[in-house]
Amino acid sequence: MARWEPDAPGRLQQAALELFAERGFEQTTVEDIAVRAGVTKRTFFRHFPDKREVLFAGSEEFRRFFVDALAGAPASASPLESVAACLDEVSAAFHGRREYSRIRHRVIAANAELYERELVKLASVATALAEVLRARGVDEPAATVTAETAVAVFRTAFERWADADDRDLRAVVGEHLDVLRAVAARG
Amino acid sequence: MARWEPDAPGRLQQAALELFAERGFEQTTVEDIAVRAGVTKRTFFRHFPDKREVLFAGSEEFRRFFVDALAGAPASASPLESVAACLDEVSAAFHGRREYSRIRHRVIAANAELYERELVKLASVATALAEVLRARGVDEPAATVTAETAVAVFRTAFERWADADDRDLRAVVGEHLDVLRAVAARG
DNA sequence: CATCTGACAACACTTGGTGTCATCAGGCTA
DNA sequence: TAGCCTGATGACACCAAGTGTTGTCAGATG
Repeated sequence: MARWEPDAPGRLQQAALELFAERGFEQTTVEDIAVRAGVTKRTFFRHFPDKREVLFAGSEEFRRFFVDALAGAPASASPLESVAACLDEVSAAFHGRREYSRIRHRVIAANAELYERELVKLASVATALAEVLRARGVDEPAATVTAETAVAVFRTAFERWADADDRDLRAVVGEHLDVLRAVAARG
Repeated sequence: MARWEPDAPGRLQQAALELFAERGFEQTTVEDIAVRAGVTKRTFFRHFPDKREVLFAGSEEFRRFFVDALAGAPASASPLESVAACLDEVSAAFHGRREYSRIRHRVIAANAELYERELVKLASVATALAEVLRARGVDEPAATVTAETAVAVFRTAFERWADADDRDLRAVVGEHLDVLRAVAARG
């Protein structure tokens, strides 16, 4: 017989998302999360470096997903075409996760500290994408500008989608990319 | 005779920037900052809501500066032209502050928590700019996409300028805007 | 069977952040 | 002059986030 219930990190993530959604981030102590998951506060910090990070455990894979999608774009594509393909592939992956994404985004949007962390995670995605673009032969500052713009478009589209827009995320991202092209063409 | 030395907030900001630059953000306690400024820890938190905010006291005026600059752009300008004019005006204001800007940026870039706060402040600038664009008749999602892109360009240029580029900030921002136009035109 | 390992509890500690009350210089009013 | 009010501060107690350290034991390893 196992000495402890398996998957403590998973139980902590589940408990944290529930509690944050129920009473809010600040009204939830790490002790509360730990108790609901059946462990101690100390064990929480063995699995997550801080209270916020429990909501961002998948961000490493998330970044890698972006990177792989961009790296897989056709070599003949222009910088914007390649990041557009990347965003399209990433967006498609959110197809079945609509409800979870919205709950999570609502929790994050409701708390400034969580929103800070979200922005940092997306900034690290942009940094990684810029690196891929450079490896694909794009010079600076075009690589960084393109990557940052792409992430800004994705974030803008994602927030609209999570907040109100009932279309598929792919459609919203595609529309926002078209808007970017139109805005740039007129200025 | 005054009971206390005047301008406690200013002394705290000065002390904090010095200490963060000397030993780093995490190696500096609020107590350290307060002692150097000649007050108590409690007084620090009377002037700043948290330890990080002592480096972001001017961000309200910063945002207003952006907003006023955008609001003052010619009504005939396209969205991108108007934010370009806004960024140019803001960039010009950094002319004499090069050394201070670089020290402050180095401190912020060296610590993840401070960088988080910086991103949130810039995100609030983007939100404010989008509102101005909507007031100028730009529809969604073009207003948000344009504002977020503008801030992304500014941040990218600012970081390059603070890190290495010896030109004037205006020149770097202008170059990055041109790069954005070129990238968008090819994709 | 003996040992090692990894995940956890228990506990003490530092630091960020808050609530509360006392203090007192300078301004205001009588 | 005397008395009162105000605002910025110190002093102190407190909670919660996060860390270092030690002990424990189920299961794997030999």
